[in-house]
Amino acid sequence: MSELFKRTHMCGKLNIENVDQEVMLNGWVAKRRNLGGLIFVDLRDKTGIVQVTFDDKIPAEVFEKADSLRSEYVIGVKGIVKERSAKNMNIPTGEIEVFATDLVLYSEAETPPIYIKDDDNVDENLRLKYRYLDLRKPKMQRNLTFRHQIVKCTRDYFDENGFTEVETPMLIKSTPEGARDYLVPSRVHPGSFYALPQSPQLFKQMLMVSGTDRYMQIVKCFRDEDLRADRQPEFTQIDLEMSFVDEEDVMAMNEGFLKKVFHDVMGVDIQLPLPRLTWHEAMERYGSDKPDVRFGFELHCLNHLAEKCQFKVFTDALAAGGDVRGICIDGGSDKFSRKDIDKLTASVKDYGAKGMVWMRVGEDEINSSVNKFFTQEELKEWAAEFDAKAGDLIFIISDKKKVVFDALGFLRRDIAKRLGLLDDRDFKLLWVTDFPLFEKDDETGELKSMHHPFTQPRLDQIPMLDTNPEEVLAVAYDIVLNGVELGGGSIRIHDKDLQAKMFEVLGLTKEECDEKFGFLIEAFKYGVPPHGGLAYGLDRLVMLLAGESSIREVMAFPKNQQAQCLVTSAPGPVAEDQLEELGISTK
RNA sequence: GGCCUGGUAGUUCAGUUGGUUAGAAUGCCAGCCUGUCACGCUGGAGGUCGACGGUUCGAGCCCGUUCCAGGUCGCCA
Repeated sequence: MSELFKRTHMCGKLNIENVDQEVMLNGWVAKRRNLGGLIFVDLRDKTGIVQVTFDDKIPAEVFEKADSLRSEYVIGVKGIVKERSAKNMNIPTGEIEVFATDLVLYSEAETPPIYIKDDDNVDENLRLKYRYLDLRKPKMQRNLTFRHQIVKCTRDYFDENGFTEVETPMLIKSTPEGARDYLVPSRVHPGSFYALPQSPQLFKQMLMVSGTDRYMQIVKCFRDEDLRADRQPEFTQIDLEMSFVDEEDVMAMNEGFLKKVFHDVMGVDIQLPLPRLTWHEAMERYGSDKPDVRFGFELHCLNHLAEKCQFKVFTDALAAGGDVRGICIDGGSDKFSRKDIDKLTASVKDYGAKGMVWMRVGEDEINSSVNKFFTQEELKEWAAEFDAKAGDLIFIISDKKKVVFDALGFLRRDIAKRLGLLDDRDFKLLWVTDFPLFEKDDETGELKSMHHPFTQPRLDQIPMLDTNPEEVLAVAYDIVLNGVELGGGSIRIHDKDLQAKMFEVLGLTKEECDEKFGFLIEAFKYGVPPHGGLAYGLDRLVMLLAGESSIREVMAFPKNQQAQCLVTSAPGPVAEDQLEELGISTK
């Protein structure tokens, strides 16, 4: 074991103020430049890099030790800070260097399988397997620190506003609504299982019954679904719930939170109140319930023109209850070749669109994929609908409403991306409100909750639960940032009769309700305040503010697309006797 | 489960019409080098071309199957 050089300073914090001080530094060898009689070592810790210099004025054995240093060796250095003769203004510590007087080697290192530098572009799987090395990269350390700052800012804000952070259990009852649960077998009760929480929803509502009044928690949640760049099987929510509030109270509280986060960690002042769109308006204008409003290309409904045309594709779509809608790309005509358009057409097929009509607006005439079905006069009438001018490019899709919205919603964002219109330093927050209470299951045709069955319907629409439940709107709101759903919430039902009505509309029998949510219904018998709340995806928030395109970049040990932890090889097999003890052995 | 893209040196990649011993950069090793900071110079080691099968005189390249990875659709109350 080697002597410990007690650290006096962090590497990245040294500057011209420290000149002539004796310092002790600890860290990793980021780079070694051996010039023969002079050795430079870039020493790295989480704060940054400082140059350590070894020359022939130090004892020979120290110099020899410095000569043997290799990348990622962990060392301690004693030395004197000196102003550099040749300064490097590209790094924060570039005005000074540390002339070493002594050196201790704590541990050697094999050549790392990945580079420890920000722009490495290495295979994702290797990064995840050697995550502890990947995390040495300055950017990753910066992201972890940044995440910490957001978390601290969050706790500070809600603390200042009278919230209490309460931990809710991780081993809970499985209530298989929505996402798949991760199950944990019970040893004490063979054949019975806990579930890991998809969210603390029911517990935070019970905390409102408890009189906790304002609850928040930074909490891990688990969903056993396929992964995406912004979806991991375990992720973190900023979860909150408030008593004696309506939706305006919840939204105002959260606008204050967002303003503080943007101010404190980004130095950005956001204007309040935040813009709002109803769900219906968001779909009509952007084809998405989480619209990216950093750019235009809004959707236009063309049903009134399609009605009077003879083009069978359009008239069939209308006859089947569908829509004809389009978007217009300003000046897009010369930015997309015929080949590009073919690619775009292929990409909307992922969303169920069978095809796509395009129109290039010229000075005198319009060239389109449907020229032989329309006269120039008709085409100009269509273009006028978009206020299109020469050089614009129009795309039109006709299909079921969902397909049209999904495809055009994707297309407008994809085109904006291709045109370089998405500035990740431009933050456009907005609320989407008035979500439908229910949606229809495509396969079964049954109604199911869009949010969850405790979401309050708009009070003036309660009678419609019996007559046309599909049209009932919920007192629910999502907070959206640049096309990403940052969070969502609602005012909850606190009336047990209304709750019973909801279950009835959803087709749940009393037995099913008791089995799944009996404990909550029971709790509500004993005095429940009006309440509502919201939950943010913390990982997504940090991702967007950090300018990253995947939440893996702001999580220490994420899973790969197959939901595996490549560092520890989880999930893995377990011993047969473990299975027997848990009562789930198949032998 | 579907679709797209990819898999060649430790790493990132190139590899022409199927044709000699599969290349580059970087990293690594050795030697030289006192002001480098992407140090430089010289030399060297390093390959089951994801796997299996097929076509062929001959396959990194063509065909088939399969595995793996990323993205995406479905899915995510």
